Amino acid sequence: MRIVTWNINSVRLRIELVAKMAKKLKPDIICLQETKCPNDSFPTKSINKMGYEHVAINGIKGYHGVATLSKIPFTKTNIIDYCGQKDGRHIETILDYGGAPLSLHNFYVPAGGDEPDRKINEKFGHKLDFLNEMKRRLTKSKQKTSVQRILVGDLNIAPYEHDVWSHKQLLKVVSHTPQEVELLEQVRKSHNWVDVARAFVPFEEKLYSWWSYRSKDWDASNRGRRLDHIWVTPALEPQLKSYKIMREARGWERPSDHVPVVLDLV
DNA sequence: ATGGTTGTGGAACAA
Repeated sequence: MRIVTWNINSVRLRIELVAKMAKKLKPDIICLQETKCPNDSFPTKSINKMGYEHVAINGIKGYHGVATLSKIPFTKTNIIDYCGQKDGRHIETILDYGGAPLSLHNFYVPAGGDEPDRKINEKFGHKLDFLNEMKRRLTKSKQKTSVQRILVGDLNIAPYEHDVWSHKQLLKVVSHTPQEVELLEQVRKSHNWVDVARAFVPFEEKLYSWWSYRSKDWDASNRGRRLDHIWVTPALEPQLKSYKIMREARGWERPSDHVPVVLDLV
């Protein structure tokens, strides 16, 4: 089974890029973030034509928004509002995998603004609150150990030294500050989640899934960050087959600033 | 330290 996560930065503007990726990678499930599309305007028909009959969406007008597209039917869909805000940052779908339920969480964590200090930047406070709520909720569901779980999405944090182009220069830049990194690690450890990227690629190796629009030549300067993640619970570790970041998609016409991240399970 | 770009929606805000 192949799962792709991708911050598409407007699903309507880039529906052709979704089709292009789907044609090349043929994933069974696609998790999108930043769809920037209200539910009643979601391009469900186009998605169906690509072979994804099952569509779960949590969108709002203008900003944020997540969607999970699947060839495999969902047995259940859950939407949780974090920080008491209906801002389209989470959707959980449950499906059958290997004769047992598989819970798939699709997240879009707040970016957190520019200043890494909640006293002067409430967006950063929101990001920290969101992560704390993730930790609380994911820990709460820990009892049901029989359920296989995958968590994907744009978590807007690059946790490790080689998840950014310059650890030293980004220590005070939101997405790589010690406070966020520590909190994300707490979230990950709360459920013994396995960071799939680092299960396949050594920690010393640079790994990015996002390159800013603001650089002259993203490819040459290569100042990226690994903001997009795939985590699995230990129950799924034996099923891990391969992991890949589709870097080429950053060079497509009118690209998203994020690229697809791919997991293959046996 | 600053400025650099893109999206939505038609100004200002989010990233």
